[in-house]
Amino acid sequence: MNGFSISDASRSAMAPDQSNCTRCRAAPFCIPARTGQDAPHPPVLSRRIRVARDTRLFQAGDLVGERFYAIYYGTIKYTFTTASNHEKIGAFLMSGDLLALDAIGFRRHHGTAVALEDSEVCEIRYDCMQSRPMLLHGMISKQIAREQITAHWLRNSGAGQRLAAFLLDMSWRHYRRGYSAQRFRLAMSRQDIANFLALSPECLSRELAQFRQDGLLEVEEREITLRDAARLRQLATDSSPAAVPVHPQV
Amino acid sequence: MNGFSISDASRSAMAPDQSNCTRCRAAPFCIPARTGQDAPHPPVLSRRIRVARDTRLFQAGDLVGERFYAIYYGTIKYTFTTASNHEKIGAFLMSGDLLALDAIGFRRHHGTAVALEDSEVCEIRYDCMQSRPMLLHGMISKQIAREQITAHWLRNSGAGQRLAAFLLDMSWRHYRRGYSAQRFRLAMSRQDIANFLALSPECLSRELAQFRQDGLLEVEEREITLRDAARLRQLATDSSPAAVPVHPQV
DNA sequence: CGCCGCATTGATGTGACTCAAGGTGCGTGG
DNA sequence: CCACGCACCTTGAGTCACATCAATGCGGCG
Repeated sequence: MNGFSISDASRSAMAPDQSNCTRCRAAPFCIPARTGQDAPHPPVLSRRIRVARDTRLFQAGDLVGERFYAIYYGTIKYTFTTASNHEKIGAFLMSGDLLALDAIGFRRHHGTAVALEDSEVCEIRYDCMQSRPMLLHGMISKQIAREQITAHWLRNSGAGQRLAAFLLDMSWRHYRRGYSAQRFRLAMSRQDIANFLALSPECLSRELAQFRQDGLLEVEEREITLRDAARLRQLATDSSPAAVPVHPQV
Repeated sequence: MNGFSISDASRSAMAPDQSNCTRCRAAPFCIPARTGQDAPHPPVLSRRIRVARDTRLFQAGDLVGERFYAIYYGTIKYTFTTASNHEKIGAFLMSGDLLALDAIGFRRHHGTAVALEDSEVCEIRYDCMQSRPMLLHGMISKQIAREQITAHWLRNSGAGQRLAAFLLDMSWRHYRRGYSAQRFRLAMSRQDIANFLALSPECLSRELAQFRQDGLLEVEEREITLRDAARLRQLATDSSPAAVPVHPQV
């Protein structure tokens, strides 16, 4: 379908230089590490896996094997293929985000995970988590809430609303990870954003131009600089039947 | 906002006539009961709660209290209130469906649960589930997958597509519970459906009329009779960037 | 260079929302 | 019993937003 096909990750495992997350430099923004910070033993990660840009970590139909993943660094795109053979993007995952929690109860994966840039993910053995049920349940429950919130604002009526919400979401997620909330680089293409927001790429481009023209932000390629986050938030919130990313938690 | 306000459930607890689900008549279609059917001990339910029509089981902000619910019978509407004070429907829950799993990791509920008809829910104490982690994790993971699938087809582009997908979903869920897949009664109003599908009530009405005119189904009030499910499925699947409820599981 | 993928911009059509006006069934009270 | 009010649903006409089609500019790469 595309000019070049996406290959599978080489799955080169790195030596797990730490058996827990206490010394992990990603811990401050990693959900498993954070959730477990009150617990005596942070979760055990079995290994870290390199996933080069445009390679798959797993794809729909792969056997699950009792493990899930936390993004160490990079960006992962989680996609589903529809009955009419179209790719639909379910989520963009950044460092600390959890991947494949939805597969725990199943033998095979539902979706495909592709790296948008060179990335690394921590593989977490599900059975290692059994001994810390509260930790796992907290993570998993937050994941459900997260899905709901996203699904929520993704149903915002207007194109501008959805885009504004998306940008605020990205801003927040960068901020949470210690980066600037004003200026950040999008790891994904316009097409991917359009796909995720259920817009045509043209419409996305126009809305972005509109925002720029209104002094809400500046755009250089994939580099975004927010100029008026307050008004952006109002845009996302306002109008009639709208929702906005709340981010009360995690 | 409405002519009359929704009151809280009286929370009249029924005597838990069974301490497990083996003798529950809802077990065949109940997720906890089904998921645990291979386990030696089905999950313990602490009590069953009557929720009269138009009363709340809980609302956003309520303290959670380490429990979640499985619908015993009836229909529950799970809603969120947006920043602009509009109600958005997150899900319609039927017998066997799980409610408030998303709240386990939090102190307070995010959404509000209202009964659309006289209903009963089984209250499940979270700590009772700790001893059967596989069971709980299976349920909870399936819940995530469910959210994803729903969010998926809810982003279908066309009004007709979303409506078709919704009707097929309802049909399937009735079928799974031992009722007719062809003929079923919708527990929710047109407004609620429109809200859930992110459509105007007028548009919903028109699409429904169109379907009827095309011989896809018959409509009498809230009674739906599917006449051509195959074509309905094609409608939901076809077109460009569309998804359709798959229902491979549970 | 010339190709290709990506992003933007313009012109045009259409699908869904909005506003507004009838029905229809139901409960209430005369 | 009927009149009435009140949700709820439907139908119609007009408008706007987004998709579609098409053309152009830009950058990387063979």
